[in-house]
This record gives sequence, C-alpha cells and structure tokens, in this order.
Amino acid sequence: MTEQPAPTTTAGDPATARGEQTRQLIRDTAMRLFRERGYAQTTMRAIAQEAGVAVGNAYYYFGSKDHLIQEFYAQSQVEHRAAAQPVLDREESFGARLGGVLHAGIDVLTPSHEFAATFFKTAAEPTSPLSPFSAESSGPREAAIALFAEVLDGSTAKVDADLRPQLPELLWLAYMGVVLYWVHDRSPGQTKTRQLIDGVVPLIDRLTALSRLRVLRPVTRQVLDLIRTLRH
Amino acid sequence: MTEQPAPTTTAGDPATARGEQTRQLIRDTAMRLFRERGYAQTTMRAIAQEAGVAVGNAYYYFGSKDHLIQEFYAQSQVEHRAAAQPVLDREESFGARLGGVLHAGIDVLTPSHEFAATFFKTAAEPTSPLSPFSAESSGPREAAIALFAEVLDGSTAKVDADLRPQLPELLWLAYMGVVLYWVHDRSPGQTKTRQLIDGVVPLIDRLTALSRLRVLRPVTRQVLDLIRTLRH
DNA sequence: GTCGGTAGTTGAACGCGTTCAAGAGGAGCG
DNA sequence: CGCTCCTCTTGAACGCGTTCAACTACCGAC
Repeated sequence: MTEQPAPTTTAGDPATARGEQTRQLIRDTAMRLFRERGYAQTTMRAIAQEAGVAVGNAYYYFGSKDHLIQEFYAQSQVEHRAAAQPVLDREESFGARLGGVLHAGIDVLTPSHEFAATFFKTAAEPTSPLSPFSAESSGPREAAIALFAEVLDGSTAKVDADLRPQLPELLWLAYMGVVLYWVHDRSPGQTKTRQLIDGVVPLIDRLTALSRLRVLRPVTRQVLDLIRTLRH
Repeated sequence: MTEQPAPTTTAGDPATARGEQTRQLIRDTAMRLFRERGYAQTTMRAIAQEAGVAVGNAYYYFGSKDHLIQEFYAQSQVEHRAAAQPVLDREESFGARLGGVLHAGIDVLTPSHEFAATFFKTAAEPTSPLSPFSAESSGPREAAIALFAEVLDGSTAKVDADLRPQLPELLWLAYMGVVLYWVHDRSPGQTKTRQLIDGVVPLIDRLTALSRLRVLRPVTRQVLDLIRTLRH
C-alpha cells in the first residue's frame, strides 16, 4: 500500500506483474483461514474481507475456491523437498532414506491435518485439476517423483535393472497411499501413519532386494509388464 | 396415490411406514436423474419437481444430497452380489473366481461411470458417512467382504494359514483399488481397468500361492503384523 | 365421532460459491 | 495533455444445497 510501485519487477521474478502482490495477499490470507477454520468453514467472502479486496477479485486470480487448494499442494511439495534435504545428506541406506523422506512429508502436512482431510475430497475427483494425477498437477507431481529418484540414486541399494527406472514413480505412488491413510488416520497425533511408514519401509526395502532373486523374477516381470500396459 | 393405504405394512417388510412409497419415489427419481444428467447437474429442486414433491420433503428422507449417493452404493453392492452368483457357481479355481467377481463389479458400475466419477469425490472425504471405511457404510462393506470370503472359500486355492483369515478384507481392499483406478480410467469403455483386473488377478493368485514358500515366510509375517497393527 | 399426537409435507428464506457487466487506474503514444 | 488500451477491481445478482416454522393427514384412544 505505502510501498512504491517498484519498476516493473520487485525481485528476480520475471512473472511479477502489477497484481502479484494482491495474488499473494489473497493466497496467504486463504491459507491462514483454511488452517484456522478449516476449508468448508472458510467462505470466499471471508477471505476477500480479511484480505481487504472484493469477492470477485479473488476469482480474478483463482478460478475457484478449489484452485486455492492447488497453491497449498504446490507449497507443501516445496516444504517437503526442503525438509527431506537433511535426510538425503545424512543417510546412505535405501531404507533410512525412504523412511526419512516419508516421515518428512508427513511432518510438513501435520499442521494442516484437519484442513487437508477435507481438501482431499476435492483432490480425489478425477475431473478436478486438483487430482494428483491431473495434467495441472504435473509440476508438483514430477518434483515429488524426482525426490524419490534422489532417494534411490543416493542409496547403496541394489535393484533389478528393469525395475529401477519405474521405482521412483512407484515410491511416489506408495507415498500417495501413505498420505491417503494419513488423511483417514484418526489416531492421536496420527501415530498409526508413523507405524505404517515404519512397517512398510522395511517391506519395500526387502521386496526391492528380493526382486533380483531368481524365483521372483517372473513375478517382477509380470508386475512391470502390467505397469507398462496401464501407462497412459 | 389412488392406492389404498394397506393396513400398516404392504408386504413382509416391517420397516414399511406411511412414507415409504415417497422415499422410494424420491430415491428412484434421483438415481435416474443422476444417471441421465450426472451428479452435479442434478439439482435437489429438479429431483423434487420430477418426483412431484417439495424440496424439503426430500430432506425429510435423506439428510443431504450426498446421502442419496449412499443409496446408490448399497444398491450397487446388491447388484454386484447377484452378478457374481453365476461366477461362484461355475468357477472353482481361485483366479477365475476372483477375476469373475471383479469383472462383475465393474460390469454393474459401468452404466454409471460418469456419475460415479463425481460421486467418488464425496466418498473420499474421511469425515463423510459415504466413505467406504465409515461406520455408516459398514453394511455394504461387510457384505462386500463376505463376497470375497466366498470367492476364497469355494476355491481350490491353498493359502498360508495366517494369511487366510485376513485375505477376504485384503481382496476387498484390492477391489477398492480397482474401483479407484476405474473411476480415473478415461480409456474408451474403461478397457484399461479390464486389463488391470486381468493383470492383477494372476499376480494375486501367484502371491497367495507363494505365501506358503519358505523364503517368503518372513515377508508374509511382516505384512500380517503390520496389518494387525494398523487395525482399528 | 372427535380429539390429540405423530408422521409426513410444504415453500419461503438463508448463506454459500460463482458470474459478469461496469468501472478505475496507470502505461504508452501522439 | 488527452486518448487508448489493457490490467485490475468492484459488488450486485444468480442458482445452488440446506433449514425450518408452519401446515396437513392420518391413526389410535376415549
């Protein structure tokens, strides 16, 4: 408000237009209210009022109330990546890296558990741009998959050569499963989800190791063939 | 309307009260409109108008628009059970029984693919009574699990003794996974889902058989322990 | 028969997400 | 300085799901 207009761009961001401040203001206000009151209890009118703009103005920047969720989604992914860094620096074994990264993901999401629960409803709709499988979410999704590629690449694990290129995406899928469980997890502090991670990580560790075993080779092939078939 | 009141009950149904006809009328009208126009495009006003009742009357029988979905859910389960009967009568091998029952489930759902897609959004919300894991859905859920128990019991399959009691619920869970894939399946006629079933059934078949193998015994135990831990 | 109570029914009203025609503000140009 | 154009902003209005106070119809009791 009292700030001078700043000649065309504020920082090194080339996308910064005139209304960029308003965009961020609305986004931040929305995120705060979502966390404070929950998704359903936060009205677009309340967001606009708290941000000091008109209702329609929010719709100039965000196509719908649901689109505000996508901001949360993208933001969480960035925080997840940052929270995972120490783990990736510290750990060498596949299991420790995977477990650490999964726990880091839940760490980041934990403050928003209640709110995230209601928003996953929207994310589950296939036609929604919010679906983690949708084209609109490809940015955060690929960043997440890349994170799991780092988990694998930096580890000492030995994996079946055919399985290896598919594994990062499968790990991401497993992470989505963990998040799905977490969303439904009613246990205090979501302890069960932590147990799920601690239980499923050695399992994945073991299975990836076993994938090189001769007896299981046909099964491994069967799985990989199926995945290739179902690829879009 | 022109029907005589019928002394307290119509048939052998003890729950048949005065308004039971209205209830069924509203439900059937809603189901029809959902299929014709989709969930979001069907308004409560339209349902009421087509059924020839007031809007508020629909809310006397169904707590919300979402609750109408639960009717669909329950109805689908009954149809699934009926469609599975021939398979259970005919097939003896575990794989054929499981595959047949999974295909039967998708068969039943297929006419409602578009509508079901939007309604799964609501089902995914943990707080919703529509969630397949919720207490309110326990009826259809347990019926579905019982169906998969029949798949197993009537088959010639030999399964690890510790795994066996858990398997029906796991198979139901796998079915939920298939349905989740089906909901997102954009391929014409949902062919990919059919491929998923055909691919995943021999896999499950193989894995259950392998569960008795000595090398895999520790893994089997690990999985079962985890499941027991995560049970509510 | 009539009278009370419950089950069933009504539709106007509320708050919500969303739309849109109208306007405000500033940059570039003559 | 005035004009134009484009970005940004406004708030009333729309249709939706949902609520609720009021009303009606019918059954059992007396």
